[in-house]
Amino acid sequence: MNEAPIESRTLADKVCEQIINAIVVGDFPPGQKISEPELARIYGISRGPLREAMRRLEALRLIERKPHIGARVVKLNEKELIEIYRVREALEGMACRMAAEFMPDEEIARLRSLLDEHDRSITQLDGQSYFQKEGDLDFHYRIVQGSKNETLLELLGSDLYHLVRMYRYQFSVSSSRPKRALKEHRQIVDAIEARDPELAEILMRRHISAARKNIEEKLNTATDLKGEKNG
Amino acid sequence: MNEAPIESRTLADKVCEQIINAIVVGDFPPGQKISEPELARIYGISRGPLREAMRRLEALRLIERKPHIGARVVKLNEKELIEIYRVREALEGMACRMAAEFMPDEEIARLRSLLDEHDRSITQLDGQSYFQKEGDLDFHYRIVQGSKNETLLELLGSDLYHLVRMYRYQFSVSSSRPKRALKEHRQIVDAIEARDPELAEILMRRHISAARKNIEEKLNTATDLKGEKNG
DNA sequence: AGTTTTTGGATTGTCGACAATCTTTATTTA
DNA sequence: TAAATAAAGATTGTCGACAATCCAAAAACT
Repeated sequence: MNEAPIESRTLADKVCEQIINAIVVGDFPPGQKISEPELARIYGISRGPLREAMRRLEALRLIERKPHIGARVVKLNEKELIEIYRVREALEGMACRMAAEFMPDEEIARLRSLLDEHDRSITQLDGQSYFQKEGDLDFHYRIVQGSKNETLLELLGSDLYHLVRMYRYQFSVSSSRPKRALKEHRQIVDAIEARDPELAEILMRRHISAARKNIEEKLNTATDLKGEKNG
Repeated sequence: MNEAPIESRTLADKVCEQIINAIVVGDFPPGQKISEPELARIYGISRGPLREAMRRLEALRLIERKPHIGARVVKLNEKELIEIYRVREALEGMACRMAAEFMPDEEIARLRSLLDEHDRSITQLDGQSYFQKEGDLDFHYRIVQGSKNETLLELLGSDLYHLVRMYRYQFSVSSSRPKRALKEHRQIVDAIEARDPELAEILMRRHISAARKNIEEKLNTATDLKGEKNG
């Protein structure tokens, strides 16, 4: 007979989770030095498990370590942000294609009702913030789940997920066109429901590509303004 | 004035590299238990750095750790092999598209001469083995480099690279049609040289997709045979 | 004064030991 | 004899301390 779920997570795992969130939401600002003794003291653990947690953070690309020098929270730059969008376009495009093949009908139905929720959120101004920050990720995550490709899920859902969240928080990357985005989301679900892999992939790639171009445009105008100030 | 390059790699890094190779070529067979004290003794280091190395191996998906139980070399299965091909199709397709945009002419020229080398290797029987195992990866790796997308390069070149190598060694995944593969490689370089991103991506995706289908076919006939034996 | 050298402090890398947990073997019991 | 229980052994997780390296401030020199 099974007991209550065993709390066998290790100290390093628990602390790692806490630090991830602290970094993503900006409690540890980008570029800040991560001092091992200090963090160990803060979280009330020894340096051993803390170092293991930091190795994991390094794998997630949330911190950068240099031997004998130390670790710093990654500095987000526009170049990498654009690069990540390219990766997402490729991977989520493939995920969407596979979701059109393998996602169970019932999951598709739940995905539809999620979009209805988003619809309601958008009409309310106070819900907008949540939608733009986390709700959108929900949608994308579910499609990756629907692909039934564990490797894809791990790459996008575990490795890149936190980095994407971090960029959203720090750069205030919001779709800036929630109604438009929602419409595109509905088209994507339509293609999945129609079991049209080709179309599903194209639509998802366009959706992400449009977001990337939108950001590139914003960044370019910002750079132009800065250039004019100096020139 | 700069001294000779500083050997500041940490013990964990060096040992990590050794273990990676040992796992990939099969010195530590899949499924084998990784004992911390034993490996520490083998490599002549303490458990501290070894554990850091293992964390890194875990991030590379070469070993699987369970709390309080231990680590094992990953067991390769056909399902994951197919999944990885899907991921490669998506990511390398995108990389190839971007290579057609951003790869410098001189790098393209070097890529061509690499293919000439491969041509010579194929005509000799003794060179065939190397080409199928590592030479093919060279080609794909250079294209990813040509994309000038650091994130793509890290995902494919650092994270997935060793896993792909491991599958090649253990499953003897060889293109089984080296001449055909070389022809496809040439077509891809042609598209890149012509600065045709659309075509470059399509060709690369087809190339990888064909390899995947080829493997799926082989696996299916193998499964059928096994099924007939039992049924 | 400005630049180089040196010295002190702090941080990271490494090690060995102890505690908590799991696995296996030995023992007991039905 | 087989199943359940208990004890022994081994392994992993955690901790504190020492050594090697790096960074910064103070001292010496031009």
